[in-house]
Amino acid sequence: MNFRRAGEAAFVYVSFPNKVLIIQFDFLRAIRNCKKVTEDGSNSPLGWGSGAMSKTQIKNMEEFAVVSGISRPTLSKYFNDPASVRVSTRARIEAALEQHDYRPNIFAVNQNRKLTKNIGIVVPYLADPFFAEIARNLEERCIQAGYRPTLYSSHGEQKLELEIMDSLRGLRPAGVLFAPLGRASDRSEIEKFCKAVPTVLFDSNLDGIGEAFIGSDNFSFVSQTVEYLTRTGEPPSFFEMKTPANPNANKRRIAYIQMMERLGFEPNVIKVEGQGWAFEEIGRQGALKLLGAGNLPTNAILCSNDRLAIGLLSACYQLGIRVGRDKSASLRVASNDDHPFSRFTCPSLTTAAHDYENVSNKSAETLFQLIEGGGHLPERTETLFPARLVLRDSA
Amino acid sequence: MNFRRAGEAAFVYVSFPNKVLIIQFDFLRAIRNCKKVTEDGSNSPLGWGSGAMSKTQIKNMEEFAVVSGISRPTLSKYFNDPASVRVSTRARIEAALEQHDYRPNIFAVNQNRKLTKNIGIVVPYLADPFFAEIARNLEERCIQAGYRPTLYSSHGEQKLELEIMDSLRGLRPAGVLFAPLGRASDRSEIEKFCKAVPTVLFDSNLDGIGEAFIGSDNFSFVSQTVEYLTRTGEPPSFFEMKTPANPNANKRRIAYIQMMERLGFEPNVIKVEGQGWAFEEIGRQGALKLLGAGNLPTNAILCSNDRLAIGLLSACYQLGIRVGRDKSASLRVASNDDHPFSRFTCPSLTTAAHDYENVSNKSAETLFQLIEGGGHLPERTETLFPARLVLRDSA
DNA sequence: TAGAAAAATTATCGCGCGTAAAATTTATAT
DNA sequence: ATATAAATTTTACGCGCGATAATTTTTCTA
Repeated sequence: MNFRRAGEAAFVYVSFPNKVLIIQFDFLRAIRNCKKVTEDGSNSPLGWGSGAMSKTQIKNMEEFAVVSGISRPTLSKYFNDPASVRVSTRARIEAALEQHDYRPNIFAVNQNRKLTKNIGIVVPYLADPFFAEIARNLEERCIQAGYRPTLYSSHGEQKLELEIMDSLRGLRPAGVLFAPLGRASDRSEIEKFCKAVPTVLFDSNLDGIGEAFIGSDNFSFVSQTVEYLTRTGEPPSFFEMKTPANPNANKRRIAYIQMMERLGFEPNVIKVEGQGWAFEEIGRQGALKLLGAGNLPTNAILCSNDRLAIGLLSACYQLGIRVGRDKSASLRVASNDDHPFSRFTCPSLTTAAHDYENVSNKSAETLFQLIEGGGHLPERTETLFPARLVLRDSA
Repeated sequence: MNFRRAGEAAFVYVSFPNKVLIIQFDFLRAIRNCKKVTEDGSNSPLGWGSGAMSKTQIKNMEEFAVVSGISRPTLSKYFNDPASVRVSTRARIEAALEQHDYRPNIFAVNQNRKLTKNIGIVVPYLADPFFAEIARNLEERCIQAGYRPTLYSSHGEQKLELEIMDSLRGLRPAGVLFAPLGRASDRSEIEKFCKAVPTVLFDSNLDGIGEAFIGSDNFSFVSQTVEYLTRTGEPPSFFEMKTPANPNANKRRIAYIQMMERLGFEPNVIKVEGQGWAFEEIGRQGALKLLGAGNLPTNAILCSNDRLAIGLLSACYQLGIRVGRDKSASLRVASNDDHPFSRFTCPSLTTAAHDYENVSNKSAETLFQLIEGGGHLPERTETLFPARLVLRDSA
């Protein structure tokens, strides 16, 4: 057998005795050409899985009305809101449901209801575990509250964000939880969207757009990290992207400058090149350039966000710059977000943690109020949750 | 102003002069109690955004038939398949569409069509950027092919995986791209599901279930990493979870043992404790225990997957164990997957890369064939793509 | 220009459920 | 027991579109 280094093309390989698979690998036509060997395809003819032990499969509410002995309009009321029918009839319905496992056709329901139970959840970049975690939290809340959430990611692209809004209109959602891209967003289109669909913005604010905003208090993040760094050592420089994707970055820079001045230090903002959402790589390249030159104005760096810090720490390691708070280290690094991976960086990252839990809970709760209020809140509110400083080894 | 260390509770904070937000922070009742100050809520009365410059908003296909001068059945055909009508009428329809921006009601369409254009994409753990990337790739393919993908994450929980299948049945999807949890999956329930809904499994195989499987060739991964490590230094130990979440892990262990024996070395499998999907933490704790004791049988470790390796590298750093291939290092670490973060570990991680692109492309293409074939393929195929060795600094 | 084939039109039904109004039953209070 | 309110049932219609059959129109071929 022949093993080759990465980058080379052809690769032939034979697998285990039982289930043999031969793959002829050709980067150019890999899909069309890959040969396959099959198993015995024992697939029974199509047929929807039988649910409970019902003899005859119920097709619609009419039939279920017959077998349950409840009229269809009452059943309709029940499925709309189980508490809206008398407890005795509710019991009868639920008893019948255990026998026949009927479920209303979601398409027919959505077509006819004035308001669906759909909720759209839109995040700017799902490959960022931070958003994946928030999204999961929001999903769970929505389901618990009896809604049907659908998850969308803009993946850093305006075009996708627009498509998502387009697709969302068609779903006539009861409400939308929307974390915009930020700088890359088409502001006026989002404004239009928010006027048509009850929307709560989160994570990244667009002034005046949407019925409410829930996010983190960027000043709280930066003030804590700056205060900590200055109190325990030299005041930090601020490390960020030249053209940040997110408005939070601007608020963090402003907060940094404000805090430094308040504490009587000279602010020093380091801006690195780079576009898009590959923050780690941008942070890494920027840091290599910066630290490779060797002229660092301070021995402490505060990164605008953890993903930049992850890249920066990677660069430090590569350059042999020891990071941490012990004497052997020449640089301290702190950051903001408490990214899921920040505890596994080398060294582990001191950072200001988002209050994930409260941001998502409050976002969901606000949306529910909005929906119950008929699509409008008495006033547009902005709710910011403060950060929690997490001390680890990097500073 | 008073700054406090992490963990303490109360935190009062006042923000910028213009948009003042006061947040009284109380971990126990944070949500209910947080006070808010509002902006001028200038929200125009509800109304769906006007699309193109149409005078009257078209409500349904009937009305669009009138304004476009095309009969409704023809329009129906067009929206079902634009190529199914004469080019001249197609032009007329599309001209009218630019004037009136009508779009068929998706619920009515789905209710009446025998087959919807819905596609479900199910991944086991979306907070893993690996799956987020694959999911994005699959989404894009589906959209390009004219389908409507919906993304679901089981988040490592069987209960959620079951709920997703339940919810998916109701959507009557044309097909489903399904990456099961693996060990935690309810095998028989997935089997039932796959008999009712045309499904292509990917990433994690369940023998005989689904119409096809597309994944990576685990033997190819491990054989390359083992071969590389042995050729350039000492043969590696194999580092994995005692009870892996995923069947791929078992195949990798078997491949490791097989390769070692083939090369004439004694296999050495290190199994660390831990349940669930927090692989990094499990890897870290396991490595701290293992390396803290100091009795490492080899100076090379091959991790079952990158997320374990990320935890292991973090432990090495903490313990002051230098990892890499230069002389100053005492340990070499390699792994499998090419996780998006593996290039930012310290040191950067040598790993066998998934062929993301081909796995997702082939998965999507197989599903489309399956759908066009009426829900069944002539035979159940398993397609595995080999890995590509990525040499970085850790080994 | 005739004839056949293709496409579009008209007309009508069905999908599964929401919803409204009127008639009937049931629960609660006097 | 009786009056009253509340819940339920009956009846009927509407939602927006897919699908079909029968007819008419258009287009293609010779």
